[in-house]
Amino acid sequence: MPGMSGSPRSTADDLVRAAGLDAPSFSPLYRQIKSLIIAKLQSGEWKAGELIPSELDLAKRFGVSQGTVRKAVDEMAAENMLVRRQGRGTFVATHAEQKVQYRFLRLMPDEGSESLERTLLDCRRQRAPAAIAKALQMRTGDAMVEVRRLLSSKGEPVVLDDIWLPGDLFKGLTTERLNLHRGPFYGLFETEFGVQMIRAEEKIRAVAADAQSAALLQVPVGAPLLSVERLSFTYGDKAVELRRGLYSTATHFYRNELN
Amino acid sequence: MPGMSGSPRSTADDLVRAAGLDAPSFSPLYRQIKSLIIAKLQSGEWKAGELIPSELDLAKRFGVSQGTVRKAVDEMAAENMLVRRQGRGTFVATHAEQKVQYRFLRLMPDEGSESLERTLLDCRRQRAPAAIAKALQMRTGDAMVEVRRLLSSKGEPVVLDDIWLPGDLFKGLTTERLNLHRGPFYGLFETEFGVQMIRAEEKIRAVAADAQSAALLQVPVGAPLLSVERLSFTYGDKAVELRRGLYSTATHFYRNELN
DNA sequence: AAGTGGTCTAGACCACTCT
DNA sequence: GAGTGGTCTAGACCACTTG
Repeated sequence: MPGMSGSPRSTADDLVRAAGLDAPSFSPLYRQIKSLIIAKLQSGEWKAGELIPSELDLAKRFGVSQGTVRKAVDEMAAENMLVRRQGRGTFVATHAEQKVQYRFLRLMPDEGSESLERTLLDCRRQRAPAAIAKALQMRTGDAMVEVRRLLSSKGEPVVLDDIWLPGDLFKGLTTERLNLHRGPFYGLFETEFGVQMIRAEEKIRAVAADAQSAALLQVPVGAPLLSVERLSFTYGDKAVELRRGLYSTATHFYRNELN
Repeated sequence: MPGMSGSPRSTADDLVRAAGLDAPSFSPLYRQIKSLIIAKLQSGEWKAGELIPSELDLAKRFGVSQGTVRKAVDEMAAENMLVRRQGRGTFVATHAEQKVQYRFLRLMPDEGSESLERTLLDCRRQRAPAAIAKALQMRTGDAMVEVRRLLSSKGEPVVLDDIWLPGDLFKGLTTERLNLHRGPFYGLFETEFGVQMIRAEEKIRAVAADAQSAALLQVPVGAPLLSVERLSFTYGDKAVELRRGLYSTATHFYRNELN
């Protein structure tokens, strides 16, 4: 169908409509394909860590050329939603089996590399106060899970995290289940609850340690700490986690790259 | 030359060699084209803010297809080195005439938008101490320019910056020249000294305000401040600026996006 | 109307991985 | 060897900007 610009586009439009998506119909074909792929991820048809169909296969399914699929996948790979591996195929990104664990943690040790030990301090179900409900796009008083944990490097506590999750998405989340699990929470969220964290926004401030935080992080009361407030999103820009980390930056720093 | 994969590649290789670059010869053609474009930027042949030749023009010059030039330009646009404008052309990115001023400053006000006022506190030429020389890839004792300045929002001081620059690159930099200039320093560095900041790395910590910083930022001594150490690079990964900012985060926060 | 970047296609060959 | 993503080409048309 070379030169017939109308035909393949309407085919994809039909697919978009069939999927019940309200993607803007004026968007280029490759973005519509991208939306279709995201829909597959969102529905759980292609799960975290799994191999998705080849570009040629996808092109046939969607009735477009390989180049168009390629451009859609390119964008998603650039956003870390997919991972391409030459000769093997394209995989759904995951926090679980990843080389670099803690994909969203930008804290680096001043010297050497490290492995972090996790200590679970608390896990309870609550009713969401207004501030947290608002951030998580839910109503005040809705069910919510609250987790508190510590990360330590070589026995020294470095990060104190308070984590808030929507109760409906994380129904069976208990202290035992968290303790059984190895590795980052985000891996557990994927495999046990089907919740993929794909993007986050952080607000960073310098704060003084209060009595409780100081005790847990083993620093003097009033010591300067990095406060990192993170709001994480799944597919469709749905907020699914609010996290407030207090980082002790005596032996570590928060690394960022600008361009 | 369709199908003759050897021929166009060797053409570009010749161009790379002719330009005296040691780009790895195994790299794909579009990366070699990218290197050639970067060489044009580095040499000052195409200056910040200027229009570069069209894709078709570049393709003819380099003896490759438009698609290959496109892929090179795509990468550079993704890295904010070039800016594409449909119907107009491709421009060299600039810190000077940009909508979003302070491209590298991630500090946001809690409420509303803002315009920052600049106050120059100091500008002097020094010999570089070991720590700064090392970061800027120069020798201890080499000529260095040191600048201190304050950024304020609605009269309230928010950022205290100490800036260190290699003396040889910034020969005529004086207090008067800095005071004459409107807008971010990076704009001045481009237009007056031909130094383009294209990338930076930041190390962020929480620190306690010392007496001098506290006075300048109008906070109590010991108040927690965000310490942002930024190392900026030009073309060829050459470090050309070290900056240490102290951010008061009572009414502002450092914003970051993760994916 | 002419020129630019943006999208889409089709087909070729290369580089890599696995069986 | 078969299958995958990666590169490169060539040509068409679209969307946007400017003279």
